[in-house]
Amino acid sequence: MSDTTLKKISQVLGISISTVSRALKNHPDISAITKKKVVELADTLEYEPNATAVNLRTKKTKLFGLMVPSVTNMFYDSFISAIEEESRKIGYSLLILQNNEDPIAEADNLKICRQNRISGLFACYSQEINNLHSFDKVTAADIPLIFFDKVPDDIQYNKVCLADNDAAVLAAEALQKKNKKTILAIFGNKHLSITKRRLASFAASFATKKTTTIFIEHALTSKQAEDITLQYFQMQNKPDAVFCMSDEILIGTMKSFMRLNITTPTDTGVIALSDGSVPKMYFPEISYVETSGYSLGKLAFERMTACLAGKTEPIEEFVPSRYVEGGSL
Amino acid sequence: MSDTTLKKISQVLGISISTVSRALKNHPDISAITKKKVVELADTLEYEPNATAVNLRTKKTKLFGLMVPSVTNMFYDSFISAIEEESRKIGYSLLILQNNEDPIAEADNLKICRQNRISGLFACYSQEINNLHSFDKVTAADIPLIFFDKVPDDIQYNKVCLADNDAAVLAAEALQKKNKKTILAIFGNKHLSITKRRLASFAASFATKKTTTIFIEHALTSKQAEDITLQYFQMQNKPDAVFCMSDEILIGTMKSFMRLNITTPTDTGVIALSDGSVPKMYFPEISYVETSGYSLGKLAFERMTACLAGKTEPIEEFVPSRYVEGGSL
DNA sequence: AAATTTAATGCAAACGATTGCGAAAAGAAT
DNA sequence: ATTCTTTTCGCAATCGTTTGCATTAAATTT
Repeated sequence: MSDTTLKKISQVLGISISTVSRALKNHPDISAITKKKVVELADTLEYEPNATAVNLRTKKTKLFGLMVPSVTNMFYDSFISAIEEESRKIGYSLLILQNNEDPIAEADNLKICRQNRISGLFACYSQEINNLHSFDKVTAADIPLIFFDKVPDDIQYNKVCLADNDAAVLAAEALQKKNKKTILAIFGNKHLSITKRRLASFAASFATKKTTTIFIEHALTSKQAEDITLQYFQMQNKPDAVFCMSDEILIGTMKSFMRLNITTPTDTGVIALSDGSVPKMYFPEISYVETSGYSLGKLAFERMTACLAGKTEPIEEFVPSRYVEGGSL
Repeated sequence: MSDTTLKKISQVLGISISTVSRALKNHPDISAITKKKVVELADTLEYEPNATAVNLRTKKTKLFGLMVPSVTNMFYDSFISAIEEESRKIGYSLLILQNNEDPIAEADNLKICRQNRISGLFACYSQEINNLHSFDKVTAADIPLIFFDKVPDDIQYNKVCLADNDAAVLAAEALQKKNKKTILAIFGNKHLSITKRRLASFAASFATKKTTTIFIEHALTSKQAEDITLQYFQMQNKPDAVFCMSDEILIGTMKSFMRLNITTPTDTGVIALSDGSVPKMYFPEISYVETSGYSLGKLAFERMTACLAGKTEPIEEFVPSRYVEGGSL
């Protein structure tokens, strides 16, 4: 039974609760023989400290909150996976919350976080939601907050992001190196800052290249990307390369290629921004600029431990990008 | 600040803690005017009940544990998503744990669950790990335990699974209806009971069909499935259909098809067991028998609430399968 | 042997909420 | 006016730990 308490052990042994407590944490005040007796009894009684009691007494928990728009997303999954791994290493657990971009769900989730007195929070910020006030309540309670991936503009927050600018530039350079002249570039929701950054850098890279034609499009879903691709490749003047800002978009584009029986890189080139799992599903594998959720998770966690250690001035950090050559360009 | 406590409110108002407590939960003993005063002050002071204190006092938590091999898996993701949704509806939160099929990590995770006094646990069982003793400690602590997807054989546990037998049969029937004669059937790890069930049912469906040739293969990874497919489709006598037991296998098979420039359904047919997201990535979309992690999550949650309500005799339940027609067969 | 140090343990007050029970005040019934 | 209800509230114990401080016993010093 897990209803063994310090009290029960102390009663059986005829000693005080405090002695039992100290014996179990190997306090120098306690004699070796007492320790031995206590540890042994605790063992046979399968004693397990009551975390809620410990938390109450110590006023801290070994719990991190982690809020994402949705867990059914490969990028966030790998992020979660990284955080989970690291958390367990230092004896922390993870409270996972998803908000589905819903302001009410988000507020609820943050309330849960505060009520559970989590020791730190990793969160994605949706500009659509835009109620930083709930987040401020969290920080007001001295709970370290790390925004990741989608982050607010304010400098008062800790932020870890992908190096979106670099990533877009790397992709643009790869396209230029292959001498692509007519490029269909499909981006995501144009209202997201992540899209803006990627788009701006991408476009800037081609600013001096007057001979290149770039068609900028936006797709909110995989299906939309599919339709856009379909449309462009049914025209006379087909693009000789497609840039896909995300896995979702890549999936749509590739679906249209299969429909039109277009093969890469012979018929046209493709390059994507991705964490890599989707590009590897195709043959030839898609060339991509890595935007690794896993790396981002590791970085976010580093930042969290720094905060826990007292280094609390908010900073913004980036995960570097790298170009991974597939065979699609 | 979230350091507002009942005590602080009681002091400001000059009333007792218990009155404040009761006022906030609308206890009939408390007068309307007192309630109003308390609620208002609690509001301006942004009072939020300390969950750890409540948990300690009430000896229960609003916390479910959820352990999976890995969160970077589309099937488990949708399962998690379903559980998260339902949990939040009833005010519960989710402790997410992954064990990476590692016995030590699993034991650690279960210890965390017990120490945190979770109110219920959803877990996947890995036969490779096979230490039900840790799980028994959980149930011994009166924590409802629901195994899902991969479940132990013992009847003493609550289990929710996919109707693997039905699913395999549905797939077999679809293949027969299309009059396929030479079928490559790729299954997963042959030591898993889930594989055994699917394989047995699939094979049994063809027992009477003497004119059909079935090649049974096993692949542990996407890459292996890719190689197997490659091998079979470079032979003289190519299969006229491929059955893929999982998304992973389907991905490998499709990659080989792209390499060999094989199109479905013209060159060969494909059918898979999947939750649907991967099949929809291809054109034409792959026909599949649905094994929905989301539905499984909903079912598991139903079972959990039943347990919480006292219906604790362990039972085994199944999520029905259905055939989703794509264009690949 | 007396005084002092050291080692080993216990007391009791927290942490913040919940709740059974008793008490005071107010109202109703006799 | 007295008794009996009813309303409204407070006391105090409790959940299981942690921890500063006191206490006792044992060991050491003078």
